[in-house]
Amino acid sequence: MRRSAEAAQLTRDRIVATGVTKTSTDGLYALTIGSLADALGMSKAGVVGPFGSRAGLQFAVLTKAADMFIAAVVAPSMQVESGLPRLRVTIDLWCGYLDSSPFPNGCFVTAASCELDGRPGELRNLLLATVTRWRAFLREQIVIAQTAGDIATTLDADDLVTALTGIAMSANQEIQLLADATAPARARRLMLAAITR
Amino acid sequence: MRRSAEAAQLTRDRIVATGVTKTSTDGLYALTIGSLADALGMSKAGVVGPFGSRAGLQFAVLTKAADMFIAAVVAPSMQVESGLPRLRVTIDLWCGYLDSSPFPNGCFVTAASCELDGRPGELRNLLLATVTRWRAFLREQIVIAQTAGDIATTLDADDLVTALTGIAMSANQEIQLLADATAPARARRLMLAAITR
DNA sequence: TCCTTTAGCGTACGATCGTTCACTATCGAG
DNA sequence: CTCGATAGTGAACGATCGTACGCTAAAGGA
Repeated sequence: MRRSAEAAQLTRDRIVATGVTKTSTDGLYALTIGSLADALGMSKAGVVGPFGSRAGLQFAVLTKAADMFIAAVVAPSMQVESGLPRLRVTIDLWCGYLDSSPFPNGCFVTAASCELDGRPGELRNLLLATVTRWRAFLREQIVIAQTAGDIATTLDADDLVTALTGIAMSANQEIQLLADATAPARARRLMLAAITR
Repeated sequence: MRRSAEAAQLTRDRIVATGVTKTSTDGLYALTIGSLADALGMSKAGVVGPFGSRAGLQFAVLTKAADMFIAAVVAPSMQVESGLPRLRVTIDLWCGYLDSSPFPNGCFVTAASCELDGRPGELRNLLLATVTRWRAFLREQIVIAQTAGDIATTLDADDLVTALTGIAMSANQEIQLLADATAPARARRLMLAAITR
């Protein structure tokens, strides 16, 4: 049973990975079982089986995308000390993620936020938790840096979180829609300027 | 012929208005002829007829939404002189639009940007033109204000455009996804701070 | 080696998708 | 009043949607 269970897990991962790629360009609600089955060379039943339903598949895809964001931007920053050093590393990783993300069509979380913000349900709840944790992480590093005297306490932490996430969102639009190659560097410069003011 | 043509125009407007509302929550690609027909109490053929096809309907909806954004945020600002005065009025209108927009689910343009940025076609072209004109308008007012000595020339105009649009996008997420009622006021304060630095 | 479990396939279901077409009813022009 | 134009209806089409069910084949435990 173990060997086959491992194989099933690999299949599951393959389905989710392809689903994340398709969702990145078309959105979570355009993720259809049939097109995913075609892309994978599998039957529809084989694709949806491990997840029970299309909703389960969407949930797995969003979970995976959130994990990928954390793995790309947050996790590596944990190797440097908290506060300003970690914040600076995070900004570098963040802008690198915006420039050439693991998703073909820009920031998955931002796209999901626009797609899901008006559609109550488990998908929205999962996204809300992800965004809330991400913003809390940023805020925490800012406050630690302020306590250490590395960021001016005249700046409001919530204001900085809004400014930083905003710069990222605007840069994402400049990269994905406006095809502005200078956007990632500008975003990095603006983010660093925002916290060193 | 005139009377009936007017009636046809009213029907067209009614279809587009309902389509804009539905699209605001579900997205352009979830705008379905059947559901729109149900919402309007019309037949599917009657809904899609005036637009030739679903693609034509989507185009009309996006056009209308862009017009509504311009009418809400840009047009009224034309009554004050260009440069800093017009920019300040625009910021007020912009934050008011984010707070209680004519769309039920937040900034239509931002949502469309995320939905369309990876899908080449006429819809994307229309959106790209809209966003480009909007950013050019902001930049123009900034440059005029700088020429008049009302905004420091040490600030880069493109940087300011990125910062302002970013604040708006972040505030949009805070309002729509995070249900943060303080977001509009913070956005206004941050925008004004950005240009008076 | 046999037996149970299960990963994944193939098929079928009803519903809905976008589009087309014949038709009706209404309205303005003559 | 009559007639041509047209806004909108209703039915039908092939395709695709998500889901369910029976099946096959392979794999692990006995």
